[in-house]
Amino acid sequence: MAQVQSLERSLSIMEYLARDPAGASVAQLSQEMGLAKSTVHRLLQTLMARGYVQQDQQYGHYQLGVQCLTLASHFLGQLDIRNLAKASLMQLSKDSGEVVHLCILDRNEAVYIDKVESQQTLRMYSQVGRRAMLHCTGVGKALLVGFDEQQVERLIQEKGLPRFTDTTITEAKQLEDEIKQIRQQGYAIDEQEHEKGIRCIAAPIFDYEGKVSAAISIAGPIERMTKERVQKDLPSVMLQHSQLLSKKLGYRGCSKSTQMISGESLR
Amino acid sequence: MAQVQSLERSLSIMEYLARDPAGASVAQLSQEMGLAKSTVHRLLQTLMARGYVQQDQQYGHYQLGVQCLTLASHFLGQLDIRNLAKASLMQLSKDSGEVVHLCILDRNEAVYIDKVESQQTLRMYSQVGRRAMLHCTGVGKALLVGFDEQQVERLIQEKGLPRFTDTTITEAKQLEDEIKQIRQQGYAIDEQEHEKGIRCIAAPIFDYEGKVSAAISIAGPIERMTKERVQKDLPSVMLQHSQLLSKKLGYRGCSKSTQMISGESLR
DNA sequence: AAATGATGTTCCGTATTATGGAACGAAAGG
DNA sequence: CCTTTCGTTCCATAATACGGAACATCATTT
Repeated sequence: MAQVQSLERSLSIMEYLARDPAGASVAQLSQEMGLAKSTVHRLLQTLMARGYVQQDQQYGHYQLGVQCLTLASHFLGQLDIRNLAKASLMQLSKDSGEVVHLCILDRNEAVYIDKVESQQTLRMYSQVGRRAMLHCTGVGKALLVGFDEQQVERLIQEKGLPRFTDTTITEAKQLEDEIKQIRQQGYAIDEQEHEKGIRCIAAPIFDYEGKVSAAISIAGPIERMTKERVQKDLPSVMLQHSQLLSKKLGYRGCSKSTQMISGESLR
Repeated sequence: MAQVQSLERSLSIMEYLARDPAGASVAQLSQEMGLAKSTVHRLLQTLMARGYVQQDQQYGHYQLGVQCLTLASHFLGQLDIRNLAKASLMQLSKDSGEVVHLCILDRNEAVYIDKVESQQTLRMYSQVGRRAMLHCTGVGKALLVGFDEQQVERLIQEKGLPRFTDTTITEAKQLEDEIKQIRQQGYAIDEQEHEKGIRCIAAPIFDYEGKVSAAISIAGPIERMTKERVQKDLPSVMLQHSQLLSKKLGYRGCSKSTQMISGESLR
């Protein structure tokens, strides 16, 4: 419960700078956060001395610095799941020709921690480090497999179920049912629920405790990702890899909150 | 000059955690940094409450958290050069079939800020956010084009010229000459100078002020990246893209510290 | 099973350290 | 040229971060 004020303020400053790509001025920050200019200035100086913040060369605005990236790179390096999954991601990308993503759960959001680009020129916009809501994305729904009813309820309370397209799930009941189905079949389909024109198939990965530790997905434009393909063709390869990865994490089958499906193990 | 102690300490903690992928304990941190356990604990609590640090679920070790990645993602988003260069990177990757990188300079090191993977199975290990030394890498030497003699001298004093392979440049004079040549021809070749078996070609990108603002490279195993190919075939495409990007940044030709070469502009 | 040691966590009095106001300089805008 | 806004520096104040000690938790040893 004990918190360090100056550190909290510094983090808030960085998060504020993250919001605005153009950066912010001392005055703007001090106003926005209700702090004295001198306080903001001092914190910025310290952050800048270490490279976590830098000053725009033309306008003098303060913005995030390179050290943020360095930390993130080490964070990614320490994620075992990322190394484990790399080969599968490459394989899936090669087989499907579409973008493949790896996500983990953080604070009721999906966070992209790896991706393999499609070779096609028409591509989805995405980026490692980006966050997405759970109810409207393939990876999100796959991650929801690990939630019990209470957790889903809390999620809805906290974030709501905002509509993005006409197929977005916006009812609690609907989401509950969807999760049950995904749990049964082992994969999730995002039917243009977040972005019109993008269809996606995703699957959860379980760890040795039976907890959902990540999710993988294949996504692409509906012209190539046809209903046919997503429902008939892709589920098997998707399950192949999600089960392989779960196995690598020590997953041995059922667990309290999860029933796994048929699917023989592979090679 | 005025620095905030608690913030500095917090950053040091995070940097220490970055060093060890397994994370660290309170005791270890407090010993290593000469702080009271309670102090370290308090800082960690604050960092953890915000998601910049997390506790290993099995062993309780503290390690970097997801928020680091989120910040980095925003940092990358604010880099204009990255968006500008994306198309060129894709094109270069497609044409060459090898890994393509985009780097910027930070504190006398090259920092990878983007890459496009090769489709070949045999691939170099690299990662966005990673750092590399300047004297022994293609991108590094390309970035050095923007250094004057004093800066090179300071670089050598600060970092030295450590040898990685038998072709690594380890003499100041040799480096100076190399830089001059690169400046003339507009591109740099890394002849297995950092990693045995990897050959690479790189080129600097200039901004509207004539300053070097980034570097791009194509790298791959010597079996595919033959001397022939790197010296005859790739320079032209490399220059094409580096000049295009420089143009996009408002570069209009020569400037005090730089002589540009022939090369007509393109479409 | 009891004891030892090492670690993580909480509490609290102290004074170090972060704070914000004011004053100064510099730059921008009218 | 004057006015305003912003960035930076200085300083007295007290709020806040600090570290020691006590407590809790766990693992290992005897």
